[in-house]
Amino acid sequence: MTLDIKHALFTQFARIGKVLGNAHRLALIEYLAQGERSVEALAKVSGLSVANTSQHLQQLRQAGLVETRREGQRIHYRLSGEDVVVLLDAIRNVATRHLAEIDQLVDTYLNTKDNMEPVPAAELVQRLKRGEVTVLDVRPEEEYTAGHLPGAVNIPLAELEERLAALPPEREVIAYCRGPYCVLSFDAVAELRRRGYRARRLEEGYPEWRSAGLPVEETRH
Amino acid sequence: MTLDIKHALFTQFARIGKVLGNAHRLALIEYLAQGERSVEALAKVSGLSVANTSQHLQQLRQAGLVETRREGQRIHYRLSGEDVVVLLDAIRNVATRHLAEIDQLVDTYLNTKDNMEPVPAAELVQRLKRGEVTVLDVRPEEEYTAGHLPGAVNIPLAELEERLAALPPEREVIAYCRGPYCVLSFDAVAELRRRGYRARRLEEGYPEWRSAGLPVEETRH
DNA sequence: ATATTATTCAATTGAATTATTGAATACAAT
DNA sequence: ATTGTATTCAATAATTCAATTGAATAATAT
Repeated sequence: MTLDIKHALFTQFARIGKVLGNAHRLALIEYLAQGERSVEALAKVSGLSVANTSQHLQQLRQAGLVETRREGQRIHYRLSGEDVVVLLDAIRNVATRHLAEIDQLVDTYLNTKDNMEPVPAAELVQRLKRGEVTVLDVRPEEEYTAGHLPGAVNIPLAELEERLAALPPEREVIAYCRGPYCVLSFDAVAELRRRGYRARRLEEGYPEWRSAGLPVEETRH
Repeated sequence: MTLDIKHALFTQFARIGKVLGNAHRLALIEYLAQGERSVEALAKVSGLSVANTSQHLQQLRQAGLVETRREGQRIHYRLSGEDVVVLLDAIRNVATRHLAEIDQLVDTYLNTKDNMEPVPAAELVQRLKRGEVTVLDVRPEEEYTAGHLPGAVNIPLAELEERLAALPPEREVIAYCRGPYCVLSFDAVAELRRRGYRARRLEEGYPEWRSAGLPVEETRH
């Protein structure tokens, strides 16, 4: 009796879970967390066909995770709210806390690529004091504005290529994003190295930095 | 190149999502949030066969969401960490914020059952001042200890039947749990009414109460 | 009007998931 | 040893999901 309603409720919740149960859709959400994107752009970065991308996006929309806006002949998708990012982070947290495979993955990744070991927060604090490094925040602008590491430069990943000039080429760059397994900073480091920069990832993300009680800056306006 | 690793990472994250994409498993997690339970007990409350329950639980275990402990001939399952509850809440939040169906569901539920309208926080504050009502916290003891409404009695749902004596029968009972759609308080109210109590749900859950700046108590020891 | 571009729809295929059933373990009690 | 109880495993059928293909919209440009 009351079980019916309860089951119906959980069935609705499960719609959210179901739609999160696919690597491509999670990747799409991650890209969308950087800002609004067209279907074509999303297809390109995710490596999926346009039709397939469109169908995944529609599932996300039916689950209420994304919304659309038409502009001329293209349709722009965006996350439907901040809480979607929170949800993705919650999954990331549980996954990294409980799935040993993830540590392995990151390990093999680090060992494959030439020394891409992340910089621990403590080390960064020291080097910041000596003014040795450029700190790069690759998260979307809104998140940067809400709070960031002291002195960090904000260049969202998508704009990195064109705004490279903002980074002095001789200084090592330490990139960070949302957490230890947020892929944005991986990509940023890869890109910077291609361009000849010395670049490494910060081991922790902004949330960890902040909750460790380390100094942060907030932009007011 | 870097896409392989990224995809592998998201595939791991998707394992979590996939396992959350089923109403029965979400219900199992909800029950487990109340504390350790045997397979048989979980099968009973969820209305599934034992074999089916067992298989769902094993999926949850493979995804790292639950852990087991053997005691004699029965195996007790428990959530593998607090972060699993956080994750479930994140899903609930997104779902209720974006899926209109859920409000409808709850509406029809409320209209079906004789006036089960929830009590808004503001109303409870007034009635608490006049000492009219018993406030009942049906969450697990640990969550109650971490913080609860002022003067609330804690009886986890599973113990409600046996500890009914703790509730004065003539006073109306206002039950609450984690959020507006946490099913624990629905069940509690249903049970109390069966026993002849006047009982209603608090519209908000503890997190909403707290973040509204209303007074809370924390148990220290 | 016609062609072009971006996106969506519909149908198909093969793979994965769910619930059910009955058999198999693993421990406990007699 | 034998029996009973709790849980898991294995096989099956029904359902659902993912990717592909080609056609259909919908706005824009010629």
